[in-house]
Amino acid sequence: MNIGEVAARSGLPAKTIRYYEDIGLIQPLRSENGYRSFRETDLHKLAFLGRARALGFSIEDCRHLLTLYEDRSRASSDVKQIAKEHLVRIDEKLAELQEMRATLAGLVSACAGDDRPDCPILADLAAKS
Amino acid sequence: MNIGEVAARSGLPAKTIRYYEDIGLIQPLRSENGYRSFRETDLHKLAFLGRARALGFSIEDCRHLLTLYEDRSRASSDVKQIAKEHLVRIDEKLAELQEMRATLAGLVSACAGDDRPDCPILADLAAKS
DNA sequence: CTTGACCTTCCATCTGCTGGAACCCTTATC
DNA sequence: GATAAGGGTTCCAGCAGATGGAAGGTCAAG
Repeated sequence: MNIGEVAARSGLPAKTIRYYEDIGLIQPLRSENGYRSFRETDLHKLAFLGRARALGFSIEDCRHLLTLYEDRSRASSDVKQIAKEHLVRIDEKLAELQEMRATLAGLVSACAGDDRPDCPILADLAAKS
Repeated sequence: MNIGEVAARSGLPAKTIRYYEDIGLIQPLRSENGYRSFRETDLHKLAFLGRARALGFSIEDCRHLLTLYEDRSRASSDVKQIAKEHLVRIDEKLAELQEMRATLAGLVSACAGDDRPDCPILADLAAKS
């Protein structure tokens, strides 16, 4: 399989796939002509990576998860640990965003949004007590 | 005022303040010895930037907001427009994170997390139908 | 006069790609 | 046999938004 087909089947851009090879997440073979030659297992790994990334796992988490994925004797607790830590990070990020949202929504609704210069949004940014 | 004092009073790291000068957000004066010499207005701007960044505004948004802040004849609608667009981006990010969270929480709770290899998390990543 | 706390610049690094240039390979068509 | 389209390759630069560190200048205290 050439990179174009793998890109289509995995849903990842070819650029991203080359990048994943660069950083050692996958090791496709090479054809005589120098083209990358992907096996089904490479495709599976890429699909795995795509889904893990869509869940927000970092590249390093993905590397670790892939290792565990390939290790038939791994303990599920190892995987669960990574996932739980990631969940904590997501929750922190959510809390942060929710607070931003609340503050910003308050300011937006307090602002007349007309052609006068008075603006509670700027006032707040300028001098939060 | 030297950078150390400004850093302490604005809550921004000195590195960040230098960076903000680099990208043209502030223009502190210079003392004879080459040290940056900050006026009160520079400090105000930095505090403004710190709060805008804490609300998640991009640097370019901040640049724009600072311009409006300094323009005594701006229309509040201009400010409100930027804030509303940012609110939309926050909401999109929130929705994305909430979906990640839901999926991940489901997988985590489905995983025994013991020393056996069976793991619904890896199974899901490997072969989402 | 030296020590230590400041300050300076510049360059590298981080995350996770993405864009583009310049070039090679393959196949089909004229 | 030339050529053009549509693959593929490498390498280098750049995005946001800082942050870390090296190498060195400045200043006040002891």
